[in-house]
Amino acid sequence: MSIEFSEQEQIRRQSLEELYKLGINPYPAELFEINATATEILEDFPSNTHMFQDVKIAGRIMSRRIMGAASFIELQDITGRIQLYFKRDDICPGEDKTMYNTVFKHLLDIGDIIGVSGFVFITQMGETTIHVREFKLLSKSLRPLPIVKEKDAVVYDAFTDPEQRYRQRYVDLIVNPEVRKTFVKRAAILNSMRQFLNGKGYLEVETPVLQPLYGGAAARPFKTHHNALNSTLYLRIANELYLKRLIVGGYDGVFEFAKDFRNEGMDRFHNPEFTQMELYVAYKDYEWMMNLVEEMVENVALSTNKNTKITVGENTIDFKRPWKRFTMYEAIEHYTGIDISKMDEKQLTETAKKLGVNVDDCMGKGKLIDEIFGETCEPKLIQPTFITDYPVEMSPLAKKHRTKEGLVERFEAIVNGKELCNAFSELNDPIDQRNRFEAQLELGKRGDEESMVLDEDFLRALEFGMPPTAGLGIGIDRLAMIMTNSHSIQDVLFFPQMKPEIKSLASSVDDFVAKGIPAEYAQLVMKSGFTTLESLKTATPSKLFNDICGLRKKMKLDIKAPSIDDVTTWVANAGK
RNA sequence: GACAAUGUAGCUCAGCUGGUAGAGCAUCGCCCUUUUAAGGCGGGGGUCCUGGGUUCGAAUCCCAGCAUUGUCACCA
Repeated sequence: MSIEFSEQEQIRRQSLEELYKLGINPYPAELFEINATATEILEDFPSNTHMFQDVKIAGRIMSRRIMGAASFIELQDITGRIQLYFKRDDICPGEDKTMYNTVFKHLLDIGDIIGVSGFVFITQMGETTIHVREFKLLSKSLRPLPIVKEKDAVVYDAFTDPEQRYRQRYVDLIVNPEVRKTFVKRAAILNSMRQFLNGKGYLEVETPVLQPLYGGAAARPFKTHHNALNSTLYLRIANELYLKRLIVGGYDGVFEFAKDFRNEGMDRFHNPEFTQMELYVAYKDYEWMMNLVEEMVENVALSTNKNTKITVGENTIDFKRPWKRFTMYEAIEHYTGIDISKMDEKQLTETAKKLGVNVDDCMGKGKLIDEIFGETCEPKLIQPTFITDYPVEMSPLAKKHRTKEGLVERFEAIVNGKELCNAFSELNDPIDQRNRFEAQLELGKRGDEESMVLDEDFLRALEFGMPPTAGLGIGIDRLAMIMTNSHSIQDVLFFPQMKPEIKSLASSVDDFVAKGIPAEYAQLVMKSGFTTLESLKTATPSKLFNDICGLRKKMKLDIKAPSIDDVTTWVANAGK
């Protein structure tokens, strides 16, 4: 048995061998048909004890209580946990007690997946339990699970370390049932929105993730390369410009649940890849879109939580329509008492400084207003609130306001102090759009890494004529965070981005072998503390020899002890 | 990117002003036929994140690095 395994892993691998010797396949190929689930039984049996007298159920062993010839285990399936009762003489009616004494008691472990058949009864302790007649190993688990216990709703030894939870989400999902629920809810959010939009007759579409030009948002992209085309491609930061091309093409409503990628900082609200739902509807404007967002999100709350009121951290957020509406200037005036609507750039800079907002010289008027808003208003907007009418400088894809100079027809919904969605009356004037792109190019030349690039094909599409269109982008991860009361985006993504794990040990065994040390001894050398050739050079051969022999004995390895001369040679060769 | 905290057994964590590591659960052996965060007795298990330094001696003190978490900055 190799030494790279912990004691518990070694024991499980030995169990695996013994199972094979007994003629039991620990990974059988054939299906195991079930006819009940844990929750069904727990809910229905007590009121009708004639049911479930021939149940088949499958799941993972989560705990064991063995008392000689009788045992209880807890089995976990997708619906929950149910207790199983194993009695030796029922499992093994004949003389041969191997299936109970050896297989069940010694070769099965917590974490193994089994299928059982039996009948349901209630123990003296009052717990609904399956009395097992037969069991079958469906998959042997070779790693020990974290053991989480619970009594009276108090959880003991909870598996909470975020790093392990995110890196080994499968373990998190096994031992933390509420995590599974979070992702079920996330799926319900998507379903609810999809149903809502399909119900309105809009078309769900798919557009390229790999794009020769990135556009539709202000963000830095991931860059990649296509070999056959020998050209640079970018992972999309948004799909806006593609969906609008489809509106030009004649669809009157298109939407896409889109994975977008932004090469920027990470924190509890930002993951490099995230999901947005973008929707474009022809012949509509942003006023109309506000009503749709309200209706859709209220709908999501109702279908995922059966209530428009959602508890998020310390707040209770009510998604019941209608939501509060402020123009950006009104919001700033409301929270600071200052009317900035008539101010020029200089006055805005002074106001920003007075309000303690960070400013720098390259900020234009739009950026200043946005900063003031972000600093003084956004965190205070807990209940769903629409903020409308943004400065034109910040919104190169939005249509100029029908009456207000210098503004665009744009809104964001702010919930719990954070942006939830962003929408506008889409700019469909190709001449204006070209000018706005060119203004962005200027920003780019001045060093703004997030400025948009000019998309000539998109302009060509607009030149054919796009109907007046309302567009929306709504952050699915943020919505999921709110609906599931999650503190961090990592809690609503199965596999949040992490730095790669570093594993040095396994990769360097070969280096030792290359220097003439047999593989089985190379592991012992490393276990003795010499994990690199560099360090082995400095080893004292007699000490290393002793350590290796000691380890060999300790690990009960079935290999011959090396000679002191062998070890001396290894140390000498390590330096060559 | 800045600051702070954390990194010890499979898991959750102790480990004081430096003296080469402990607990509970898990695991292994024995006992136990309705138990329940089962119980009793006994055993094993550790590169104290990594690399340097100080010291007679480092899990502990210092420096550097890595990873995670939190706050801020950047960013939707």
